[in-house]
Amino acid sequence: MECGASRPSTRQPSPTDPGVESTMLDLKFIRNNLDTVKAMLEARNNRLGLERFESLDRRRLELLGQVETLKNQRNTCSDEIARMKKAKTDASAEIAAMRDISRQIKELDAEIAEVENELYEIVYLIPNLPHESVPAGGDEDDNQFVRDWGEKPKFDFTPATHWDLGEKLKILDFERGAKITGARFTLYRDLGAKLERALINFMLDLHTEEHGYTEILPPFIVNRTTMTGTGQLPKFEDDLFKLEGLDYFLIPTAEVPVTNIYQNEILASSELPCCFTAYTPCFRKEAGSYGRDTRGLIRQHQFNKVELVKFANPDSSYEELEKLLDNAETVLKKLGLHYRVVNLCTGDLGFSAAKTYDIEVWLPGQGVYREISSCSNFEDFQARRANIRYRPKAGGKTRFVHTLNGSGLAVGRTLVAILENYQNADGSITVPEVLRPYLKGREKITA
RNA sequence: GGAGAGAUGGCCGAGUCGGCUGAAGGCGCUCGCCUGCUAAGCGAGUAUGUGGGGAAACCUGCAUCGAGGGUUCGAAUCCCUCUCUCUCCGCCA
Repeated sequence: MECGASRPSTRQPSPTDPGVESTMLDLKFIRNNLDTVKAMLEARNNRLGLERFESLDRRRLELLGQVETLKNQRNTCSDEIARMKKAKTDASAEIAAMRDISRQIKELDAEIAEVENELYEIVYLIPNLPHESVPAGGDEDDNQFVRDWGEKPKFDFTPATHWDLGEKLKILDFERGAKITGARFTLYRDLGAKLERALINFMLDLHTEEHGYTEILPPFIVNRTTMTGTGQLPKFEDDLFKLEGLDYFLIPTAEVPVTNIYQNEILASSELPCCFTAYTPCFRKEAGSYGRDTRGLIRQHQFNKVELVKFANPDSSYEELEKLLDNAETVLKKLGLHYRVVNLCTGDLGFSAAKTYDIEVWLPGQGVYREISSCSNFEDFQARRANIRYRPKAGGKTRFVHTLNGSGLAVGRTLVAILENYQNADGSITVPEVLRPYLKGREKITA
């Protein structure tokens, strides 16, 4: 399924610039819907106040009006001077008057730049507006159950955790991972490494061959503009690994480089929806999660993920979200893993998302459902920041695309689910059938 | 790392000694005409953002020729810095 877009222009935004100045975030919308935005912030438990926004916004419009009048004078007068010069008339009086106008313009422009900088600092911290189908709620307890699939497996013994299984089978080595780097880093060994690799290939093959996605292998390090485009920056810099001495970051998810593929581009409407899948490692500081999920593979600073990303027509983006969710669920179905789907409530919704479904897989060793995929529609939130547009019809006005993405799936957590769900009484693991071709036909992992 | 060349609208590509160039020309696209269909041909239209007027068609202010700064009454055009792309040399998986 070709998702070839118009050739990217050679023009590149500088990594040091905010990158979005050209396309303003929707000041007008915020201005005209202040109450809605305020209510939304409250529903999201976001304490950002908008008083400063209001005064800055007013000030900006005021200054803009002044400076545009002056610039209009400058332009007309400049033409006049040109004409006079051509006619060999003396223009020194006009030139002298222009000198003063130019000085005023310069001062006003500087003040506007100051106001805009502060204004955008605020605007970039405003999260997306939740879709109407998102349930109201304070935290994850208010998430809405959507459906489940399969059943919890029955064991005639007490199922072990994946960290016990993995260590006994010598396929996961937590101690040496910690020795090499530190906490939350794990060494995979032998069939552990092979199983992880098999899962990556299985998922990529499924999405490219059966679901119509185009495979991408993106850079794992991105610049600030890219991180800002998808919404990780400026608010969540503390969660990211930043490269020393450079304004580059390790990606926390493939969503970041893949969504930014079309940063500052205009797509043809015939190219939509445009679907990409990418395997990447993901790097997260997990700041603020001290003491949580310290055992096992669940919460790592580095983990593997196969991501699904879509660029969609705004009119059909919610249908695309359902399809994307179904594509992610298919991975679990084929692996025979019981899961449930929840619709995140307003309080649990991520910063950039308008709507998110989480898929939670059953982990019998721990007796809990754990998030293994998160599928979101960002509507035009990221598209505005990254300036990704499309042309509805040739010649028509450009519009922002809708961007979507979801894990398809988190690979480490999938491996966890396989260990815990496919364990046998003797501590061995039965390999799910769909993975056997990827493991040279092997049916069992034994010590 | 060293040397050089370049960056203009959806794409390609002109912009002379700074002044009706927001930008020639071509391609593509849209609409209309023509043809039995297709192709070709003819005519018209076709950058983006933001503000104002209008029911709308449309009219109109400002900004934008990689980014930022400077010179100037006036900058796509001159100067500086940065980013990216390309070529050559070196190094390297």
